Amino acid sequence: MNQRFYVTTPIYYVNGSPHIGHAYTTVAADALARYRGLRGATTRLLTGTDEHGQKIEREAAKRGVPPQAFADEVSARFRELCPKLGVRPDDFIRTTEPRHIEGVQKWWRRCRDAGDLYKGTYKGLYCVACEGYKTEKELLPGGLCPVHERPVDTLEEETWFFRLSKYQDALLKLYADHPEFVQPETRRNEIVSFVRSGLEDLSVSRSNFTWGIPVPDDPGHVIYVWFDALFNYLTAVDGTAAMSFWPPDVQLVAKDIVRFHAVYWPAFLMSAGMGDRLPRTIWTHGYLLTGGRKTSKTPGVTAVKTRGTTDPVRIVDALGADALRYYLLREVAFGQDGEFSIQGIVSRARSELGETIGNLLHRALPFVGKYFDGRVPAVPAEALTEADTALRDRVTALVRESGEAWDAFSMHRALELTIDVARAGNRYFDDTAPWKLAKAGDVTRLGVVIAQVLEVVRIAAVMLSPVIPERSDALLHQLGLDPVAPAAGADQWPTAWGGLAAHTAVRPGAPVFPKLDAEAEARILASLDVRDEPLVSTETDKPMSDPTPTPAAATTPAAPAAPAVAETVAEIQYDDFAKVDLRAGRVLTAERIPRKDKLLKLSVDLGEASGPRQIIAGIALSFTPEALVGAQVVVVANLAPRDFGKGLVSHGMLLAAGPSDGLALGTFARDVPPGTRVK
RNA sequence: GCCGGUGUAGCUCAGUCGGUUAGAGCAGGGGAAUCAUAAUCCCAAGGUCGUUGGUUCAAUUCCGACCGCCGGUACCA
Repeated sequence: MNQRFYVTTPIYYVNGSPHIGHAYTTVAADALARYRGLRGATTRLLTGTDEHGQKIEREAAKRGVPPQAFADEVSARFRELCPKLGVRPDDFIRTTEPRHIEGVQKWWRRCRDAGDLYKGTYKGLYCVACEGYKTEKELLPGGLCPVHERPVDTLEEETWFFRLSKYQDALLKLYADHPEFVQPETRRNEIVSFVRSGLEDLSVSRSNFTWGIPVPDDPGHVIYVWFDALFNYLTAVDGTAAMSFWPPDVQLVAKDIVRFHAVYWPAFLMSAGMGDRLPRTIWTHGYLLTGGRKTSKTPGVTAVKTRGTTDPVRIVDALGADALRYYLLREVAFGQDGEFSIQGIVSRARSELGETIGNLLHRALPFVGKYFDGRVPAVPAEALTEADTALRDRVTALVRESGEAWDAFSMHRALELTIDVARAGNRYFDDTAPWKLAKAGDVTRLGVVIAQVLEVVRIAAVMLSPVIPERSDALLHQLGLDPVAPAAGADQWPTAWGGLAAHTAVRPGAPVFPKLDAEAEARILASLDVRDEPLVSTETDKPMSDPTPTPAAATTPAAPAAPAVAETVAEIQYDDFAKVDLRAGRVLTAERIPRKDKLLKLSVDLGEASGPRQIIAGIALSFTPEALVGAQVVVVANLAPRDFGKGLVSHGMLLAAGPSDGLALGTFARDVPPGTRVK
């Protein structure tokens, strides 16, 4: 096991609030650091904020504040999120700090001196309305900007280029020699195939805005974002004692920024003379998805279940950091996408932490008080029965496997095995039936059983400590033990049985994972925007749920989900429902409506002899017209026509769910002929 | 289009380097027990392992095709 462990999160772009995706990456990094610490490593966790770029410059201008002031404000929110989540970074770097600015310029010069930076002309297709470059593939047929549907200009700009093409072979060799460099494997495949397909040199400076690090010796240019941002991992430690941690053992990233980390970053480092000290692993995790369940195989659309807020601060305030941390790492396989829901947090905490682990402790403690004077009973080695040794063997094996899962970044698996430890304890408890031993007066045997169970709890608590540090210490406290205290060089992973010494005075107390009663749970869920929502019209602009994928810790957060509007819809009778004529339809044509950027004009086939209907739907923020043609939709067919002006009359309405910029269309699991009644 | 992945019980997934009864958790059902946060433990699901060809004594597990879904296909931070 490495004696030093350096883990990084991406630095977060300060153009929006922290959301659950940021929390996810940060928590994972913290848990990994704590795990390695428990195993005796000296650890270092780096996070921070990415603060340069045109977007920040503009956003600040919009608010009438200097970019630095704007960045200060948002950066502070990211910094505050850490303690809120129980995360303890060893350093928090900001790209606007002198140490970073000077560092980036130093590394820039290194690359320049290596001959890898040169001045050239960047040619691109520029949309004036977007104020940004487009790639050819993005463009609509006819070379139109996909956003504004207007022609783009070919623009040339003098910029510095990084000679990325030169590193193609070196990168391929890196991936071949060190398959662990990009993980999981599926990401490595993507990266390899991308690099294989050929690398072009990378434009790494800009001259059309100023909010960035000046290019050394060329004041007209600022260093472009990725060259600036990626080097944070190095500038944070370079020239300090912490440089002994270099290179990073693992750099966590979300899948949308793998390429920057797995291609550009090592190329930059190679160029800068750091090719022999590259990061060991770029680990990519997936997205947390929120929002409505996939409709069941039964045709028809019913209520959409909202999964609640995704604001980590609100969640922690309501449920505690440990419940959120546990859920994030337990629920989804690290590296894959997964569903995120508030109910999931509550349910995992209740059943696994409370009912399985917490309850195991609380069913054993009373015996200690009643029969052993509040002290852990002694267990003479010769008193062990087959059941006892079987328990020990089982738990010892689970501890080992769980450690292996941690080492492979499979935290979800590691936690599952941890719960299995407690399950084994519960089973042993039932099999040995200490309450019967007590009644029979077999105090000797009772002592053995209770001591074994308490030891199981102790082991589970230590195993959980990287993930739920606070609650883990609370468990240990009731066992009469001190909090987990990592020490360099000391492997404290509970591979050895017997850490709970005989005669230790236990400290029984309130449940460590108190159970919510139904009322409290309902109140908390409601406070976090969890509820069932009825059918929703696409003409309504009310945000209903948040079915948009939440980019987990991209350096650019998505706009925070608008809080769902609280509303209760009165119960109706079947007859009321039957008044609504829902029909399956198919979109034949779709087009934008000038000056109405939320509306699309659709013609929808409902199988009617009178031909397709015109429907005006407020879904343009979520769908391009092209994406809708051919789509199966659910239409409210007997809705009174509605006039949107200028002859735009809508004869019906589509069903969809979500905020106006992230709608999910109500549709069918398999094709249904147009006109089919939906009920 | 091209490249890659994926499709297993109601839900979320594991698994089979090809071989007697395909697994876990959750939800739902039955039972045991009563120490404990009405917690725990045990039992049951008769699931065409996406469809379809092929290889084989034998395929859900290998190969091909097809269908569905997801991702990648670079300068957006």
